[in-house]
This record gives sequence, C-alpha cells and structure tokens, in this order.
Amino acid sequence: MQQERRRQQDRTDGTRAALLEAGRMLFVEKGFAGTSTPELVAATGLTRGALYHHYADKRALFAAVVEREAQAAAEAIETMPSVNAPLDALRVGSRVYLEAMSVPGRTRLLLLDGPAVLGLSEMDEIHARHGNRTLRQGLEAAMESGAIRRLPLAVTTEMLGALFDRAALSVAQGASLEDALAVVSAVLDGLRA
Amino acid sequence: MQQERRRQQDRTDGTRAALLEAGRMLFVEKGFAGTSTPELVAATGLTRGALYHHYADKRALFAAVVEREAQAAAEAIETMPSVNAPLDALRVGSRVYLEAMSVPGRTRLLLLDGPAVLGLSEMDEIHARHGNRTLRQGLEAAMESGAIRRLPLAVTTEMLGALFDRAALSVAQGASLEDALAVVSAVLDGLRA
DNA sequence: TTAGTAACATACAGGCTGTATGTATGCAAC
DNA sequence: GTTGCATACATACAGCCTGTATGTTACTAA
Repeated sequence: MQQERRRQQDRTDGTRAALLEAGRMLFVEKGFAGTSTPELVAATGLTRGALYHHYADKRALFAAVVEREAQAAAEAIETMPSVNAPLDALRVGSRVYLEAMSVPGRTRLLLLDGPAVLGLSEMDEIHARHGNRTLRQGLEAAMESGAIRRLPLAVTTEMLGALFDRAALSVAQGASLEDALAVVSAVLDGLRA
Repeated sequence: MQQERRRQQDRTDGTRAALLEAGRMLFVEKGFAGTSTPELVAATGLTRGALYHHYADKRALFAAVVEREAQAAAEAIETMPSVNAPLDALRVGSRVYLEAMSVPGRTRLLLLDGPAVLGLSEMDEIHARHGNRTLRQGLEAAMESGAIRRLPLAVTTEMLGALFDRAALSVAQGASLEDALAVVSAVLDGLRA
C-alpha cells in the first residue's frame, strides 16, 4: 500500500524533475522567450500534455525553475562558516555570494530573465522564501554593533544586493573576480562608522 | 527639390516617430513579450506592413525605443551643472541620475526588459553610445585627483551604476528618494582615499 | 473487480510573427 | 508632362506556438 502509493508519487516526482531539468537547461541556453514547449518536452521524451498536466503554463514551469535556483543559491550561502566580527562576516559573505552566483546560468535565471518574466515583486517573494535574509541580517548586525554606519535598512539591503548582483554578472561576463571583490571590499570598508 | 525630398523624409520621420511613441507606451505598459505587433500598429492607425518596412522586426523597434530612452536619460544627465570638486560632482551627479531615472516607464525599459530582451552586452553598447560616460569619467576624475580610492575602473563603474539603478528602481516602487540618496552618499563618502 | 482518479497523449482553435507580394505615391530625368 | 524607378505602405499567406479540450492508459482504494 505504501509502496503502491509511492509508485504514483515517484512517477510524478520523476516527471517533474525531468521537466525542471530540461527547463533549466533550455531557459539558460536560449532564454524564456526563445524556448518553446515542444522543444522542452522533446528534451524529456514526454509530450506537452504532461507539461500542462503538472504546470499551469510555461511561465509556471519557469517560475519553478527559478525558485529551485534561488533555493540552491541560498543553500550554498547558508553553509557559510560563521564569522564573529560583523564586518568580516559581510566580507566573507560577499565572497561566498559571488562564488554561489558563478554557477553557470544562474545569473541569467535569477538576474536577467527572472525579473523580466516574473516581475520584480514576484522575484522578491521568491528570494524572501529562501535565503535573502543573509545580507539583511548581516547589515543589521553590523549596524547594531556599530561596525558600520546606520542607514535605512531596506533600501541599503536592496542597493548593496544590486551591487553584488552586478558584480556577479560582470564576473559571469569575464570580469576578474578579484577586481569585483576589491570593489565590494572597498565599499564595505567605506561604510564603517 | 529640397522641399519635395523633404516631404518623403517627413513622412518617414512621422511614421517612425509614431511607431516609437506607440512602442514606448505599450512596451512600458505591457512589456516586450506582452505587446503584439497588431496592437502596436493599431495604436498608430498604420498596418504591420509599415512596421516591418521601417524596422527589421519587433525586437528592432524595441531596441530603437530603448536607445531613444537611454539617449533622453543621458541628455538629462549631461545638462548637469558642472561642479569642481570631483567628489561633490559625483554626489550631485547621483541625484541628477536618480531624478532622470524617475521618468515613468524608464526603469522598466532600461533596467528590466532591456537587458532581458537585448542582452547585457547590447545594452552596454547602447549606454556607451550615449551618456554612460558621465559616471565613468566622474569616477576616473575622482581617482586621478586622489579624492577617492583607486579601484579597477570598469567594474567599479558597472557596480556603482547598478547601485544607482537599483536605487532608481526602489524609488520607482515607492521607496523614499531621500533614503536612497542617503545610501548613495554614504557609499561615495566611504570611497574617499 | 470495479469505480474513480491521476498521469499522461492527441487533437484542435486561435493568435502571432515574419515574409512575400501587391499597390500607390513621390521624385527625377527626359 | 509623362515615363520609369524607388520608396512607403497595405494585404495575403505559411508556419509555429500556446493553451485547452478531449481521449486513453495506468494506478489505487474500496
């Protein structure tokens, strides 16, 4: 009974995983608009029927792919070694973040197509559901402890996050990771109280 | 002769202007993917034939709209009063930039759909063709004069530009302009040598 | 075993894009 | 001025794609 119920579940899980995997590959390679549902299912051996059975539409599959990517990135970041000094924690965190974002395709999914297809607010919700906390908490702790200046937390988080994101994009496009980190480090340094 | 040749030119210019205007309106309102060429030409009284006569495809019209927007933004920024002290120039420039980016729809065109549809490199080319120089030159001057730390110029420009862009987006989404400027100011301050 | 439901596959309707083709209008030279 | 060409458009068409409706098979619970 357990086993029979599992069989259906496994079947579903396997199909969804296949669709997510093919989706990630194609969305990364050709973008959301450039990927058609026929070629998507062709990559899995299924038909469009299966796709539309499991996901409301192409956008919903894309959202699932993006959410999975955001989760993976968040996990990579949360395994960060904890650092005592808040400012050092921010420095280490930014390096970890840039490394996490260097997974091929991740910048395209999370920073280019994601915001355009799903919208900024839905992207914010996705990030909120996973690890976006890290930067905000890091900044908050650093402000509380007096390590860096006190600034409006929400906008500061958004703006520094955008700085890191662009760093990740530049690195993905060939810029030097060390150069990017030098700028990050200088900016964080400059925020000391 | 001049006059007769002008008539054709005027006709072309008028048609293109109408397409650009309708394009801007619809692309801002419904995004690139959400805007169809039939509704685009319906907004001008023309037909799709005219559109495809003047532009290679929908993407080319979108690129023209984006380029025009980038140019308008650049012009608004270049009319900035010149300031002597490099660091003050950066401060004033950032306020002018945020104001320029507060034109409705501009953030969507230049920061959301533009990069996703045209790609980062084409967007960079567009910006290079217009006013992106401002920030780069401001940073360069500030570094030369010793006002701020010496950092890799290219990435620094990209990353600070992204910081400003996100500030513009946050403001466009309801955040306080003063909060955003406080962060900008703090970051610039912190970069002093 | 049987009824019901979930997991697919197939078939279809509508819309959209880009191109090919047709038409009219300006323009330049004779 | 009319003849011929090029430019500016309009119309028609082919192909693809999306989402839905309908059919079929595989489970599962009673």
